Amino acid sequence: MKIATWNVNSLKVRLPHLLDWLASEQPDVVCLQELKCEDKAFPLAEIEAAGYHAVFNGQKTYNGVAILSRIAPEGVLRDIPGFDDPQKRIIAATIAGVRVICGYFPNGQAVGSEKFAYKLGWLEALTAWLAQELAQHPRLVLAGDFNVAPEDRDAHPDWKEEIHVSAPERAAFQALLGLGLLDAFRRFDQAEKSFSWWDYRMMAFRRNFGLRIDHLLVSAPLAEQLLRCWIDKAPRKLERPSDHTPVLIELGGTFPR
DNA sequence: ATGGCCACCGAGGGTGGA
Repeated sequence: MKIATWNVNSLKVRLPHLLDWLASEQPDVVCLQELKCEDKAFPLAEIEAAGYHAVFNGQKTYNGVAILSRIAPEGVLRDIPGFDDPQKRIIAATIAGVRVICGYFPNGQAVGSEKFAYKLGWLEALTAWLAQELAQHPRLVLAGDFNVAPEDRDAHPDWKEEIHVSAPERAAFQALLGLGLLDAFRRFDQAEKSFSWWDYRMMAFRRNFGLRIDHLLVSAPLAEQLLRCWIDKAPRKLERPSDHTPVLIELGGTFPR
């Protein structure tokens, strides 16, 4: 079973890339972020024609998340329960017995800003809710654009901004791990300077001036089934790409349909 | 040295992203 996460930075613009990628990579589950489209504009017909179910939580201009799956999703939940927030950043669904939580974490803009405070508050609410989700669903994956580079090796050495690498953000990431989740990427040997996002400016992709901020965190029972975790840089090389590229895991074993 | 892109909305540039 292959599960992917990809911040597409506008589903409308990236739909051709997405459809090509689904056909070539054949993932079973795909978590998408930054749809930047309302639910009524979601390209459901095209996604279904590609062989996928889709559930989504969209918003005009900003944010928006979706889960695509070959097997029909169950137990769909939108937004963090009890957290009053107009921004559409969370969707969850159970697919073949795996609880999949797709998140587009706040950017935070700058350490100390109002948006930074929102980011930390959002992370706190997410963590509290996730503890409940884990209690109900031992087989769980939290996938998405975390907007946090958890360790120094997850940011290019020349990254000078504090945002995405600050101590409070990294502490919040550790709190998620503290729930019993594992960073799938670090369960395997990986190349140095492995990143999932590169700025559109400064020829950042060519220089590999990036950050690893897109993650799949898995619960312990799922970690035992992990076969691999990798970053697929191919979509980032296309014309008019998203600034993020997909990250995937493959789980071994059989899954109920 | 500085800032360099892209998508959005909407009809100008401003906002946001990371």
